[in-house]
Amino acid sequence: MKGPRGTQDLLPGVTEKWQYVEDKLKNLSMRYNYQEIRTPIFEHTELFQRGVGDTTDIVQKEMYTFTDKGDRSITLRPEGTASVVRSFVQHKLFGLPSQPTKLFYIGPMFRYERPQQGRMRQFVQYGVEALGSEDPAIDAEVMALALEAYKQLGLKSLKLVINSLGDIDSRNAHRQALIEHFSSVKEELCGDCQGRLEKNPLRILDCKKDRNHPSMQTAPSILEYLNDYSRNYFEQVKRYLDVMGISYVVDQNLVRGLDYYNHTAFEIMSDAEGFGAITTLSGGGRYNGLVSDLGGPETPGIGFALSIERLLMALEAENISLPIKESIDCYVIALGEEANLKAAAIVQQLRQQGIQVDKDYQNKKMKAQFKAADRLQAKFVLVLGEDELAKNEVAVKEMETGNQENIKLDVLTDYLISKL
RNA sequence: GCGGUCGUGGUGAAGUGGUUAACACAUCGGAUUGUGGUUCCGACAUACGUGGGUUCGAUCCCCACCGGUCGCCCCA
Repeated sequence: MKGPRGTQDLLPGVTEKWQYVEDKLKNLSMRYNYQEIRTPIFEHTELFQRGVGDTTDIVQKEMYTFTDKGDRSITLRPEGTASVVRSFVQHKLFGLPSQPTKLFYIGPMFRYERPQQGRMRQFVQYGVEALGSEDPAIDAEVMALALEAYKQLGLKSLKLVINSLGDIDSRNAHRQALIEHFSSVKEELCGDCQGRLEKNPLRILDCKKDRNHPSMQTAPSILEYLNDYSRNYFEQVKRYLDVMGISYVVDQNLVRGLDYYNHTAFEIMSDAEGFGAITTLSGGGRYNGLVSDLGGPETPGIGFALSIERLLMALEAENISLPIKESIDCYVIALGEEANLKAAAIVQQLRQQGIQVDKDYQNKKMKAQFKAADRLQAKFVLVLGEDELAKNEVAVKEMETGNQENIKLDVLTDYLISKL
């Protein structure tokens, strides 16, 4: 038996890394005052069709959709924002006194795709959403948080790429201009781009094959199509980033794959070697129309999401090891039946005092028990044989130094606590 | 969804159309009858992804499927 394609089991040895990273992310959220929200991992299919966009690849070909026993169309969530916004609307969080509403989430997402390293069918995203503010400062805050998520773990090869998609009208005007511009040379473009022309003309601009086609140089830029408000908003966002000491690159070709984005769009990429086709660590942007699209009041929003899998890949690419505790406080070695009984009692007592302790459960000989203790990197080994038993004490050996002394059982806990 | 490539014990990794499928690491035992990490010796292992086909005979050749991986599409 194997697990389904594109899924993975996280086993001891790596779950520790996940716990560490998740813990850091939760702490980071608190520092920026984002509170956790937990939404279901499945939703009505319609939510994603309306929220993410009916024409997007995610909705058209990547959703895990099924009909439940009540004949409802259900979809395993492919991303987090739609659910968070749905919940925001359903529970009328816009009515709470403290606005904007700043939320974070962490959990599995599902997309039916051809798996590759860094691209699972079930993967885990951490993301934040700030709803109810159209202040460029909060755009900058979200980007700052996104970068800090990586920096606090020691990552260095990071690049923040930003763009403005403008409002809906600017976007559509630009799109139309692109279609007209490239239509005249359609036959000269690669097959992919011919398909992109109607579907997503913006993507033509960063095609790897047609990069040197002369029409690229003269293609209309989104920035020319921004109206005054959009242009000014983008300028303000950049000013905030500057003031906060955050460096970035403007890429007019940056496109996001979900329909709900407008104005600010950004991605964080890794420069590290050996990252292959996957270079985007996280992405996000503003979605001012989404809340009202999903039945709420006109409410601006911005957010971003990162994948834990890719974050861990980036750590590996930069050779960063996380400070994970691998040792155990104490290991009890018992010799003989009587000693084993007593050992169980001692183990129980020490654990109740908060000391991390384990013992042998395979009837191993002393030498093998010592090896087990070594493997666990036990700081102290307690040896309990007939001699010790008779004297109501236990031999305590500090493994690093090899020093050993006999300790009376009634002061054992205090002794260990003072040493640990 | 498209194209390339790969799939041998717990792990890494040889190899062959034909009797017992190397080797290394790990594991276990012994040298050392109650004290670990080294060394030496020995032992163990549900191993040729699955299903068909070709063949007297397939781990090896062919096909399909499954899974990994790389690239494309797209994305986190």
